[in-house]
Amino acid sequence: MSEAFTNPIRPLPQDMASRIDLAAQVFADNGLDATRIDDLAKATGIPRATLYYYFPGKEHILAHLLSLTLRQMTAKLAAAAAEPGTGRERLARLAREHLVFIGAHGPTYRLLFAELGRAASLVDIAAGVDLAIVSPIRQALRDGQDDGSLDVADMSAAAAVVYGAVLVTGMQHLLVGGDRDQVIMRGIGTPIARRGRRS
Amino acid sequence: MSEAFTNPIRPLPQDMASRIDLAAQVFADNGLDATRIDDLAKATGIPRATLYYYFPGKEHILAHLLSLTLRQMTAKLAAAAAEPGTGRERLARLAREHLVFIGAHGPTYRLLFAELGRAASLVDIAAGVDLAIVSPIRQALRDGQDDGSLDVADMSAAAAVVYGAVLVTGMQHLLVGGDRDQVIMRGIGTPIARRGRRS
DNA sequence: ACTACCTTGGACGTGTCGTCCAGTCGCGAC
DNA sequence: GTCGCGACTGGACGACACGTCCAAGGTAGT
Repeated sequence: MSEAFTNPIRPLPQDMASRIDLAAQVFADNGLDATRIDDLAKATGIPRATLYYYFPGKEHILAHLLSLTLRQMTAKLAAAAAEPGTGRERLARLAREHLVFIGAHGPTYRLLFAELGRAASLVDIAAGVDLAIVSPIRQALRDGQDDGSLDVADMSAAAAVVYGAVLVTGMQHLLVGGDRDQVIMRGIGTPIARRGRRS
Repeated sequence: MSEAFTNPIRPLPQDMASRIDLAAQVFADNGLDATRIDDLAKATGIPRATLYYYFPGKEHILAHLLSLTLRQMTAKLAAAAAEPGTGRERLARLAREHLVFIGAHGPTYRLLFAELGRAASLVDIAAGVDLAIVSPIRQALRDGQDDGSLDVADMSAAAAVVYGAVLVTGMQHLLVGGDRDQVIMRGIGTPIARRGRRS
């Protein structure tokens, strides 16, 4: 993520930094466009002129919030990936951590993807997503291949598959609830050639 | 999809119906918000006033286009699902058809998800996606369970996983290209308990 | 006290939206 | 042929949000 864009124009004072978080809810409720700067000003208690003093525009406020979330996610998943175990076990942990994170940051996470299309044009959030999510997955797959716990032909393709599986599962959780992440690791096998070991 | 929203206010004459398709490219290039009504008017050759005569606003034009695409996809996937074979084979066919469709309708498909967040608030595109994509998958899984070609514990969860896997794989294809849909059906097994049969 | 930066209210110009309406056109009815 | 009606369209309009600008008031360091 290029700092020039994901961060405010000027160093954000502490009291602003904490209050700007309140904007997340507004964005989450309304989406990027339906959110007016005045709404953000009202929600955060930071006057409009001050917001413009620190940010070039509302997309940048959103980008700032998203990059914060992304940074948290990167840390969480990196930690999950760092723990010992086979590649397969680490992959499972990653999936679970990821789902937990989605559950914990529901609105922001949804926003991350709902608005990714446009926000990404200002910020390379896509790169951040790759760094935070896909690359740990890829690494776990690679390790699993090496230590024999997984059998992966094409790392990138497999990583995309895993990512998609977790992402959509997480999104579904956000909407309906329920807990069923076992499917991801358990797979859809033939009844005979089952290979247990879930989550 | 509730017809009241996904369709224009009035029956759209033939010549309009064909020309409105040209709006897809504009939307695809700029996204929903960056697209101005005047751009659409210019691109389609339909005057602004006439666009408003038929549609309440630009979101509805987009929704109209998306629902067309969705309808095509429903047909394609339904056809794929209708062909004979085990549940497992049908599932593979669905995945492949889906990827083919993504490849064929790249820009529109990307739009479908980029703008789904907002468009969905006006139109129940989410329901359309479910009808077109998830529900055939679910059915194939169910059939596979019944005929013994698959082993699925939770249909809905598994369907979400399959959907996510295909979706993200397709999106990746849109961005980088390449052909690697085998992963989806082949799975990420242990080297020993392989169960062949790909795509 | 002076200087430099932070902070804010409020006015402003700009662009797009969606509405409105009056006028034109094509066509079937009489 | 001309009347009536709905389709269609150009152009003007008011509303609203954006982002800019500035001047006044604070605050802090020297």
